[in-house]
Amino acid sequence: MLDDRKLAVLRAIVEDYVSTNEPVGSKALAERHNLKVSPATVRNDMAALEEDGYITQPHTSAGRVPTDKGYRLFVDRLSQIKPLSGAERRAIETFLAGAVDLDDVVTRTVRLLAQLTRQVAVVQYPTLTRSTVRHVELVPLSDRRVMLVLITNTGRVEQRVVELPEVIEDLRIAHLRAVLNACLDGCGLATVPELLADLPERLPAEDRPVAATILSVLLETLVERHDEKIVFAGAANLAGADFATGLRDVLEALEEQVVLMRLLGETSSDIPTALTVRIGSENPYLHGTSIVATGYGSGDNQLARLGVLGPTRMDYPVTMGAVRAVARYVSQILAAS
Amino acid sequence: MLDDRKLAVLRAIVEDYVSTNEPVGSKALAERHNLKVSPATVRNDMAALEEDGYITQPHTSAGRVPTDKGYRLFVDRLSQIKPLSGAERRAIETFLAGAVDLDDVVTRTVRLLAQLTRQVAVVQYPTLTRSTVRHVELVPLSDRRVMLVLITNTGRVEQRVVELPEVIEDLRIAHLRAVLNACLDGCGLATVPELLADLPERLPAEDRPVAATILSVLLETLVERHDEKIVFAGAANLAGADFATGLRDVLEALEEQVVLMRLLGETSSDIPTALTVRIGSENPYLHGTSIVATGYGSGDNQLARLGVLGPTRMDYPVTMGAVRAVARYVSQILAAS
DNA sequence: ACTTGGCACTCGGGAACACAGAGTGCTAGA
DNA sequence: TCTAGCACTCTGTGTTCCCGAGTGCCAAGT
Repeated sequence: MLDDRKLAVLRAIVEDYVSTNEPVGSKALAERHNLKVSPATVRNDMAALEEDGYITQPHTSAGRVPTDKGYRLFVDRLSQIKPLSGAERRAIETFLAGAVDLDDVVTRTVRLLAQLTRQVAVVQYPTLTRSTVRHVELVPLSDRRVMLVLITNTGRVEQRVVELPEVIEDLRIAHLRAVLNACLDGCGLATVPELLADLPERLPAEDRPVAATILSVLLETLVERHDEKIVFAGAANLAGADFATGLRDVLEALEEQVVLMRLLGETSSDIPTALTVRIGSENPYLHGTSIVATGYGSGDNQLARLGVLGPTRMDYPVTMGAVRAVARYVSQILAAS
Repeated sequence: MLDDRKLAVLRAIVEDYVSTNEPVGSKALAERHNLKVSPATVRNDMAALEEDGYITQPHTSAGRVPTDKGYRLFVDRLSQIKPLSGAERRAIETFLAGAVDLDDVVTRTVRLLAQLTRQVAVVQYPTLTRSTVRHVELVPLSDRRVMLVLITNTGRVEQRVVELPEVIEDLRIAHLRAVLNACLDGCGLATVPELLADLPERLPAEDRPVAATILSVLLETLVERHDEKIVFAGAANLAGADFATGLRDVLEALEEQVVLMRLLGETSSDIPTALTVRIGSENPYLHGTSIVATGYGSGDNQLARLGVLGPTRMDYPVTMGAVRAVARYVSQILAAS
């Protein structure tokens, strides 16, 4: 049904359309890519491709434009991910290596990705659930308040002020801290709730109310931050592009953490480091936009996702190359620290 | 030169133009605002106003549009800041009260302001320089690494991993921590450098290399974060508006911390809680946009600035009311915690 | 059975044009 | 000093026309 030449025609249409942003006609196509056949033949193939829903024409007597289905076939079978140039790779490496803390890593990553792809980049903060506890700290602030600080192996720090039910001297706080650390140090965050379940019983009765208060805040912190923070950059790159769904909707989605999270997608596939490409209407909310995303994190320890968002008419091979490369580098950086 | 009626005409022009986004003509103006005079008279006044540069016409035989100078006069002398409704105030209060930590306060504030004004809101994180040290914490991570955590009275937490020049046991770390806290607790951040100047000399010789390393990182943290973080929200509100300078430039400025900082402006005036309004070409970088900003923070303790950015054609009275109100509430919240 | 050249057809987009309407400036009179 | 009237100048819109790119189809060629 779809012989090699038809596929070549489809590929040529996608490439031309992406680079020119104009519907591509049979004549120009036969010339620019040396297909060795006449425009008429190309027309026949185009008719077949249109029949099958891979391309469409905006109106009669206009050239053809790929449909979502056409882009899908292109991405799946007709294109190869384009690796970055050496210069680009070195630039990434040095730029990311300069980061001083986790916040900085994420900020740099998202900017880098936006600049590299000239699209909007989106990066999810590393998820807590897969991290482990490196240290729990209790800092007395006044006689009825302590600050709870939770440090994870990814360098993330969570802090909360806890109002205590009773006045408590520093020594007892110190003791509680020691117990907590003995109990949790190095454990996965997901296991914290069960590890803490019987903790109050192992404490002297007088400490239990205070401990209960602190523990509840600690657990709350874990739960609340489960839905992780997401940041984006490169919104300026949207200025030129035209979206089916309107620029306003895209900008709104970008500021809505929940929507953005859905768009990035869960690590659905078995191989979380595989690139996910969602094209146009394949997207849950924002039809008319495409998303190229992947998980990042070191080896078996997947941390979170990152990717870019752009118009359906996007240079997929290049974008995929950039996303993959950045994900790898940031994984390295995080693993090293 | 500018009698009362001319001023009334200018006010009417600004109000009409802001609400309709169309050049306003003499006839419509004489009708809608009961000026008790004929269109012809209005025309004469308009001619005078145009002569003085307060208004302009896009082309012959079109209505008039305020110039930057016209808006300036309007803001300075012709308008009153419009207070928020009771419902809005209650909404603000409950929304801000729900914040759990400093990040949350800032995030909520910026979103709130964006929604209230239907413009882009910008909020600078509270500056460190004016805060005081609440606690310094040193957490051993491994035998040659400690995490330095700095907690300020505004609830801000800064952390850094420090690589030590030699292996050091926990006891000495604990001692150093005690010394640091004794030295710094409650002190203003600005005074930290001088307070620490002679600290190494007061320590046993063996501890000095380690102390020096830690101190240098601590000082670095203070300096680096002096230029504070800035966040924005409500970019979607830009979608409708048209900017003289192009949407792209505005979006780029929003993502550039430094530019944004300049736009918000330093607390230039003597009264930092006064509203600053910069109109169109009065802005340093982004001509064609207006900015309404103010300092926030409790009483004499100014923390940082917040404001909104929008097209020159903006409802200044309402915007100013919203900015002022939000600044007050967030100041309250921060003072309470 | 494909491929190719030819040909009629369709439709969008630009140029030329007319025209209604809004708004102005000016002048003369109240 | 204000007002009414009037001629003038624009923009924006709707109409028409036409060019050209691009198509679909058909018949002939390989």
